Amino acid sequence: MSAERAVCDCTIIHQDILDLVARDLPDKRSFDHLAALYKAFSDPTRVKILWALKGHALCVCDLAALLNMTVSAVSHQLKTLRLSNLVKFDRDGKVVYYSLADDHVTEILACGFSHVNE
Amino acid sequence: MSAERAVCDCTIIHQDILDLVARDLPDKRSFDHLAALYKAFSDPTRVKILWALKGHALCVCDLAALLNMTVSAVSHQLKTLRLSNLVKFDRDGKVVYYSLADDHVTEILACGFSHVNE
DNA sequence: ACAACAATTGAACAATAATTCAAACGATAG
DNA sequence: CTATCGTTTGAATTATTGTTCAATTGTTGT
Repeated sequence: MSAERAVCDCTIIHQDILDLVARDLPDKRSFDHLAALYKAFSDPTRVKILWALKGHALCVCDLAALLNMTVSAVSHQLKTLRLSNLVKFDRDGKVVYYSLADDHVTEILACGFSHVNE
Repeated sequence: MSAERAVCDCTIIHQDILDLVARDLPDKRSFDHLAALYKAFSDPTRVKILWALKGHALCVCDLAALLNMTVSAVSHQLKTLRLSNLVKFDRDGKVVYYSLADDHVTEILACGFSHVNE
C-alpha cells in the first residue's frame, strides 16, 4: 500500500545486470548536459550555421543571406548557440562577427556527419 | 519590384566569402539528416537509454526500472530511437531485448560526452 | 543631434514533443 | 480457450520550440 510503489510494475527480469549498469551510470546532471549539447545541434538551421562558421567568421547578415532566412530568425538561433557556448562573437562597429567557440564543435559536427554518410 | 526581394534586406557584406562558403556547402538533405540524428540524442531519457545499452542488451522493463519511469514512456522513446535506427531489438518470448544498432552510436555518445567533461 | 544600418529582443503563433492513461497486441503457461 | 505478463499503441495534455513581426538597442557617418 501507500506511495512506495515503484514506477515500473513489471517483474524486474535482470536485477543483476541492472545493478551492474546502474553502478557506473553517470549522474543525472551529466545526462542533462549531454542532451542539452545535442539539442543545440538538433535543428537544421543551427547545424547549417555551425557548418558555415567552420571555416570563416561571418556576420549575421551573411548568414541570413546564405541560409535565405530573415536576420531576426538567424539572430534568435545564434542566441541559443551562444547560450550553449558553441559560438562566440566579436563586434566590429555595427557588424557582429560570429565564429565557433572551440574545436570541439568542429569535432562533434564531423562525428555526426560521418555517421550520416555511412 | 514584386516578389523578387530576398529574405535578407541587409547589404551583403562579404559576398566573396559567402560564395566560397556556399560553394562547398552540403545540400539541404544532409543537414536535415544531421539535425535529425542529433535530435534523437537531444533528450535526457533517450541518452540514458542509449548509454545503458552500451554494454548490455536490456528489456523494456529493465530500462523502466533503471530510469524510474513507466514502461509506456520508455517504450515511446524506444520507438523514436528505433525510427532513427539507433537501436535494434530482438524478441525472445514475451520479452523484447534492445541493443545499440551499431558502433556509430557509441562513438557519437563518446564524442559528446568528452565535450561535456572538458 | 540626427538619420541609417546591423543586430537584438519580446510577444504571438503554429508546430513538435514527452509523459500519462487506458486500451490493445503478442506470446506463453495452465 | 483463458489468463497473465511484457510490450506497444493512440489519444490527450502540457510544455518547448522555430519563425515572424514590430519595436528597440548600439554604432557609425553626416
